[in-house]
Amino acid sequence: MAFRHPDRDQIRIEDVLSALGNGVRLAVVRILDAGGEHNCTSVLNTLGITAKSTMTHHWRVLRDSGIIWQQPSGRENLLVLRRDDLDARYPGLLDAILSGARTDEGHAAARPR
Amino acid sequence: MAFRHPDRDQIRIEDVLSALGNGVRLAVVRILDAGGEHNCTSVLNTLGITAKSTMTHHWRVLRDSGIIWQQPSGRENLLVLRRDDLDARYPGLLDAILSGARTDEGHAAARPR
DNA sequence: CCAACTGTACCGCGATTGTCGAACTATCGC
DNA sequence: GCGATAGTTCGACAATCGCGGTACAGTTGG
Repeated sequence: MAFRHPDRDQIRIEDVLSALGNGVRLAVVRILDAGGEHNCTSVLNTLGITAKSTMTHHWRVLRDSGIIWQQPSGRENLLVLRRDDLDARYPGLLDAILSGARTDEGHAAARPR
Repeated sequence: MAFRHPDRDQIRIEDVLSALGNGVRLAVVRILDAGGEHNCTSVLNTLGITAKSTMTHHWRVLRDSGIIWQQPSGRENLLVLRRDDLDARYPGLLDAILSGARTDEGHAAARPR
């Protein structure tokens, strides 16, 4: 299949922010950041049930905005966080977001929205 | 009028990111960060022409996500970046985003999208 | 080869978003 | 009070989003 990924210098912060301004995608990034090998279904399972076609949509958004690599390998797609590219282009951004997500989880988890 | 602003600990990073995942709102934050007193029309003028009702929408998004204070003062609304609250809750986030926006502006301005 | 498995493509749906114009409210200066 | 000014509210609109279902394509193990 071979997906189109933006080069490092084609990444735009606006796209990154709007991609991560979504709970599901932010959760995906947190999972990928935690390390380990991941394919689509493994993330999908960690998140609880979500339709595969829905996740395909989220993969595309994350991929197009330059946040993840998605590499076909056999019948799976390996998912990798583009931490080096993001850190190089936007130093401190990813760490701030990830630790921010942890902050929210900590003391603002249960609110009526 | 008196607008409803979220408390510092009610701010959610997901809202902040999706609020700033928009060029107009990101530009607004950059303007506010540059310092000085701002009301709605002054920002609107700096941005070039945009309908006032459109900006009212953006003010609400920025306000609801906890990024700005909007304080009625006479017949104007003073706009202030909530830098202290954002820095307290998400250390480094705002700086990373602002300098990231500067990065994008620098060497990725002209691309077909 | 064939069945199971991994994931995408495509279509449709309701909800949200970004934009604007028009009408309205509130305040200021005279 | 009157006109100008600042900004909101409301309604409309096209575009996009998030989600799921169904169908399809490539890979693997027996």
